[in-house]
Amino acid sequence: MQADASEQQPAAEKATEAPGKTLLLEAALRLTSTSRSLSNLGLRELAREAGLNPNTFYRHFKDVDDLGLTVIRQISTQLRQPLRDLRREAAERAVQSTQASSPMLFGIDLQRGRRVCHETVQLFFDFVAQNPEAFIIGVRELHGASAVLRAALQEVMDEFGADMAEDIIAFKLLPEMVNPAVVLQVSNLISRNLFQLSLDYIGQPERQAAICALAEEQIVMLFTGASVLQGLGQLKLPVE
Amino acid sequence: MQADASEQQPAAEKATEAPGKTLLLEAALRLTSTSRSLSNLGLRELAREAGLNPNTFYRHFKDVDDLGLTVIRQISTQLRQPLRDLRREAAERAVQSTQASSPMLFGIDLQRGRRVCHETVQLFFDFVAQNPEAFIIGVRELHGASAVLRAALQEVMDEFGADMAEDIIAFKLLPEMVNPAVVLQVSNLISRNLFQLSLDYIGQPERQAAICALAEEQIVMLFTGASVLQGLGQLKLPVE
DNA sequence: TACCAAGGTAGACAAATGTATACTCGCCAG
DNA sequence: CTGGCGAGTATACATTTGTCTACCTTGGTA
Repeated sequence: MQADASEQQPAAEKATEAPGKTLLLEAALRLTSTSRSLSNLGLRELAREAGLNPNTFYRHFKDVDDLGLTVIRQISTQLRQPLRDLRREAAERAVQSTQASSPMLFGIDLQRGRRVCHETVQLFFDFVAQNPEAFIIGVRELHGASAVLRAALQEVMDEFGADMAEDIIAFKLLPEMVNPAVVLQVSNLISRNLFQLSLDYIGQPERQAAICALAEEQIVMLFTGASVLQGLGQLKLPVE
Repeated sequence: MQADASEQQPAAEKATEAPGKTLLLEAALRLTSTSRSLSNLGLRELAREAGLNPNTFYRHFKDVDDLGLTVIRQISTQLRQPLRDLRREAAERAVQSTQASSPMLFGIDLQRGRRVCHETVQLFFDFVAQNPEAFIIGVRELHGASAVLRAALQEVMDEFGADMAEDIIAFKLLPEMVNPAVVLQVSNLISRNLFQLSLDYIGQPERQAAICALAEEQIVMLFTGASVLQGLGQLKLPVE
């Protein structure tokens, strides 16, 4: 319960992890993103892929679920902050190139919205292409067979959605009259959807441009719909 | 290659299936919707659950993937037509109770749209509650580890989306100026999303009302967004 | 009647899996 | 120098899995 500094590395990357542990985690990424699903990786298969003795697994993990949770945590930290940064970058880039006059519609600036959206989606999918395994595992395990992993990933997804909602409000991408709860709802929907699309993006390289465009259109539609309905007082708040 | 009437039952329900085959398929539904995922069901585990000898499996299926495909086909026919019927019913019910004046907005009749949407969503989730396993398996395997099953389910989902688009056009739920391709795109998004929500609906009985409301709002938002943008000539067509 | 194929069972086998106990090696503290 | 500890290995064993071959039962048909 005391210091325990060697075990509980405070916020380091993972440089000083045992090599075996890292190897196992990497092996899990490799296997899961191709053939198997995290939920039912054999621990022997895992060790084989990592080039280690089966028992080494026990030195670092209790279960296969334990390893699964570790992978998910790793993915979460691997994606969360970068995604935020990327959104910031997109917003700034888009704002920077904003011309003078832009027609307003129900309090939403369509030109600017579209630009931000375009930039964000672009950066998002670039990021997907750089971390394919993370997204594959994320989506797969989100609906997978293991209840534990599902719950964990659900939480992660909620965080992503909340981040996005926060940014939307901060960058005033939706008219201020739109209720925060509605923003959150829209954000959740969009982020769920983007994750799904990311799998298509990875799996169908020939359609990447189309997928980007699709994502953009869907987001713009949602934003527009939310703004218009809110403007008309036609939006029911999500009931608790 | 000839008649072969006993094997290739033309369009019968499945009454004259070998009892063992039916038992195995049912067992697969039971196991998959709780613990396991279709992709990696053990064939012995399967037989055990069905109360049969392991070898009986081979009488009816070649692989586990083979069984998986059969399950998916079964699910598809189990859901597709009922879902269409349900949509027709909802549309008629809603149209029937339409009052005289309803304010139009960009060519969309908000009141009526909302009513149809409400009815449809209601019926949809009732249907989900009656066939939980089918939806669980559908969503799970759609992103699962087996490429074959994934592809098969993707196809099924596309069919659902296309059905929905067709109905939307037939019932004039979106203004006629909205491009069919856009309708299809919106339909796909909605049906994907409804399937995801169905899992929440099954898994969180205490939030069922909230989930219904959420689905409704999202659909209305999308419809509104699509109509408005199309009305403004701001919709880019999905590139091929 | 005899036959035969479909559906189901029994028993056996090699291979793979999860797990337990016991061994080795390098490192740092005392 | 030595003792302990973290990390990795070796070996072993009961269980479980996929699959093979052979047998039994039933209903229809020649």
